[in-house]
Amino acid sequence: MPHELPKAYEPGAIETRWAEYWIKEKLFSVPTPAPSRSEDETRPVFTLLLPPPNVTGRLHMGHMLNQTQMDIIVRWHRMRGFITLWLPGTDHAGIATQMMVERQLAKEGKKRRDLGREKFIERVWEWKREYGGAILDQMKRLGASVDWDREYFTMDENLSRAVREVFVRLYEEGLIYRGKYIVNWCPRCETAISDLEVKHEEVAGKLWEIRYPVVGTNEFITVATTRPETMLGDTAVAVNAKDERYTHLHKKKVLLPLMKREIPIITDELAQPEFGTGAVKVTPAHDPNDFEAGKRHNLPQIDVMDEHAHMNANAGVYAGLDRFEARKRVLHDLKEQGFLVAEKDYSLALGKCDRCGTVVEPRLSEQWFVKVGPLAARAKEAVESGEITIVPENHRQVYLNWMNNIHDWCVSRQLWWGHRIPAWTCEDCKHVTVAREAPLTCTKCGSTKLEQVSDVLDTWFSSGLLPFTTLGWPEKTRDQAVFYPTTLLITAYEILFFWVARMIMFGCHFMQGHEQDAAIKKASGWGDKKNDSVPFRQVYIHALVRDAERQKMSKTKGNVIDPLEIIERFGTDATRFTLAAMAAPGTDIAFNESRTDGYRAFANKIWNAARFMFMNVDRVQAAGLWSRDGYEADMREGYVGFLELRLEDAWISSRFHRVAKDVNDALQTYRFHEAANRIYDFFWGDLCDWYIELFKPRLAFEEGKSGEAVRAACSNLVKLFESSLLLLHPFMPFITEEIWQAIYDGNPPLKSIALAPYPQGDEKRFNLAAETEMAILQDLIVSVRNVRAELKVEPKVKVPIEVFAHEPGIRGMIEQNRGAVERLGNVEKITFAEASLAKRAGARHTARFDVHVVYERKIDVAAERERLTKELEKIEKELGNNQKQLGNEQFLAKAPEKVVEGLRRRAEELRTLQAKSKSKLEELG
RNA sequence: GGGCGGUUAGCUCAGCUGGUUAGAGCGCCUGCCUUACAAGCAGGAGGUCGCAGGUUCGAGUCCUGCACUGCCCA
Repeated sequence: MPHELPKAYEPGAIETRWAEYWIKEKLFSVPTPAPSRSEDETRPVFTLLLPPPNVTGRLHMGHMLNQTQMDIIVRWHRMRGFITLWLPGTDHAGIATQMMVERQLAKEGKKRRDLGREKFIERVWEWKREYGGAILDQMKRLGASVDWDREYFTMDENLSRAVREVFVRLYEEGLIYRGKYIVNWCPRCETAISDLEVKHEEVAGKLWEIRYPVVGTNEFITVATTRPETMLGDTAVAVNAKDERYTHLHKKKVLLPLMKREIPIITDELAQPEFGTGAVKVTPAHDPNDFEAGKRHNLPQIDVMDEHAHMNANAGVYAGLDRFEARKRVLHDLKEQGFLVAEKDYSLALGKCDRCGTVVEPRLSEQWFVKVGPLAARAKEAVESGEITIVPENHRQVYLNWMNNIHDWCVSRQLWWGHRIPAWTCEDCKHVTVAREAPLTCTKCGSTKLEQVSDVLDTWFSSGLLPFTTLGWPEKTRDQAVFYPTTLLITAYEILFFWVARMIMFGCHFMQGHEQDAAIKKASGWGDKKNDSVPFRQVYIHALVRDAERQKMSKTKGNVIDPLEIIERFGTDATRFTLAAMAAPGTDIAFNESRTDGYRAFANKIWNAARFMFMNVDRVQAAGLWSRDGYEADMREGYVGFLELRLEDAWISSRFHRVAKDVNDALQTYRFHEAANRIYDFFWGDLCDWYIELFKPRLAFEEGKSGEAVRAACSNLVKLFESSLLLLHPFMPFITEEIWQAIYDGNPPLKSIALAPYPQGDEKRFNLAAETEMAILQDLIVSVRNVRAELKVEPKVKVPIEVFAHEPGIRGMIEQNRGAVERLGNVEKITFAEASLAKRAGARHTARFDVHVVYERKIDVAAERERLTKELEKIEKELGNNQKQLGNEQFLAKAPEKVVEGLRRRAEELRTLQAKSKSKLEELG
């Protein structure tokens, strides 16, 4: 059956078709593997957890980079015979999702409190059912080869049960406690948030100096503050005990202006003599440092704001004002009453809510905390000991620094959407009972008047558990024995602390004592690892995708690049390839459309090379000279049966193995850009530009003559092509699938190229001789083209050339490949000279050969002289350096033999070139 | 304030453990619709590797300082 391929590559239709096919055929679903009978039969396992996107999310470039890299690694492992599990899912994203639904309600003129908790949560589920799948559908467009049968959602019943189990266990172990502390409070979201969810922003602010009258004297003590409105809640003024300026005021009191409240002067480290005036106001209910100082001195905590950051009754006449309005009024009044001493420019780091940008208010409230010290110790150890490796390595230090300075984690959120804290308060005795299931009676007083705590848990609390909860924890499952620890985590730097660190803490804690199936562990290459409690063996941190101007993408700047729009225009394959080719570890990607355009051209190139192949194969097959019989069996083994009949065969074979080897090596260390570029250069530069061009004459056949040569040629071409598709497949899954299926006329030996074996690259098949000979041949052809261009020979005119090569082997090689030179150099006839041709006009020389293009046209003597002079200068400069080194005894003594030898050989070449260039320059006069 | 990174062709970036002639894509110039591909083919121009020292037989690569720049943490 002839293959009809459109002339230009059209990714759209092809890509959606194969994406659907892969899902429909469940190609990437992994059932739980049974224990294998023997070690030999044990297949290695590769497990990867997809960092769950927010259920509210839309696919952005960061996701796409992340998923492209994961898919490349996953497809590569699968093709290498690993049992490869890639687990997809979404995150319930507490605040974000709640905001979405609240916005929806606002349009109906309602608030969530109007509905009540239960109704509201129902609405969220409705919303989730309707819109929640969007990002996963977008993932499908990327071709992500995940196991859709194992898709999870963090609010699923089984995962929720695991969350409760974890909470209760931690509570029982004393690693979760409840208490009244200063937390980061977002007045807009009306919830506490963790330290990590606060983003600090340097802003130009003011430092105000306010004087407080000292009681019983006519002295004042001046304090400096950036937040004058909190003075309403001051309960002391602190000075440093060592600060002699204030020694005489120790134990005295001040009268708090505006509030007319007497508060003590205390001595505390909180006051640093060198900062401001050396005296500070102490507001235990509104600043974390003051809170600590307040505890040290038993100070009252006066909260002057409510949950919306409006002043409350404790703020006296300012009650009801917004905190910023209150600041203005307080300053105005202080000034009027003569208490405001100075106003200075000051730069301060303002904490804002990561989610909504509102200025965070330190707020005193009752919250639940995880005591992270003991968890962090083990998490630190796992990385320090190398049980978990982090790539690139510099992030390892960042991680360890963070672990060393970690604070307890506030995990309660005043939201409705999320995992509700499994704790119940007794209305009678106020005792709090923590339990897996709703208790009937208070464990302290036996009362039945129990009410569940209304707070929910931080979303990261549940996502931190995913590596084991998605594998059936707390049950001990076969899945865990096989797939835990997961092999790798690929993620963005931004969530190193939010998620990666917490997974390590939870994994090391809750999976203590876990052992992976020993045979699988060994087969997978982790035999030397001691700790199977870790959530993953390796972490690869990828870069940020920026816009073409290197700006961080943001909605406010309006420079967000929508990956799906790029995909529409260039195709998924080209977009994936762009991200892979630009992903050098540790370097951010400045996403540039022109690159994607270039890789679309690459896809088109592959497409047309395939058309070329099919056209000829069909033609040869129609003549009965070649068929696919006996071909398919070979293909299961990958690159076999390729016959090295001619120089170009030996050469391309060597190149293929070398590139395959390099690609495998590069992927092993996550050098995606290197892998992608190697394949690109091979496919375009070696295969298309040279192999196919050299190969074309071999497809000619005559009626009645033996078809053996053409049969072998066809076979070689198809094998080479298929092997190259296999090599490319993890990077460009769609186009490779399309062409691969076409090679088999839609009746392939496997359901998909994704299941075919990956070329490994065999060093024994490297052929240095063939590569060297081919390089000379290419050099010869390029030289001829070059001279032709310079002589302005009409493109269609064939001209004779003369060649001189003093080494008989090289002359023989050129003779054998004269057809190639004639075709690709547009040469009429080659004759061999017995002496150097370097002096001739219209000639080029190299160390290996001289070539003279026989064409009656005056050359541009001046231009030629300039070119040669420049060339000679370069040669002599290099030769000078070269000789200096070779004359240096230290160099000869210390440099490796290989380097010295290489330099000597180069010296010889340089001398030849120098002589030839010189003689030619003399000839030109 | 503490920590981490970047500075290589006009633009965007590679260059892994120091080793022979620093590469790619895009852009630019010249010529070609050569029956796979004009999303292409052929040829070409273009670099004091931020600056200043140092280590070394040898530095784009290692060290120190400086300049500019980005990010993270407090």
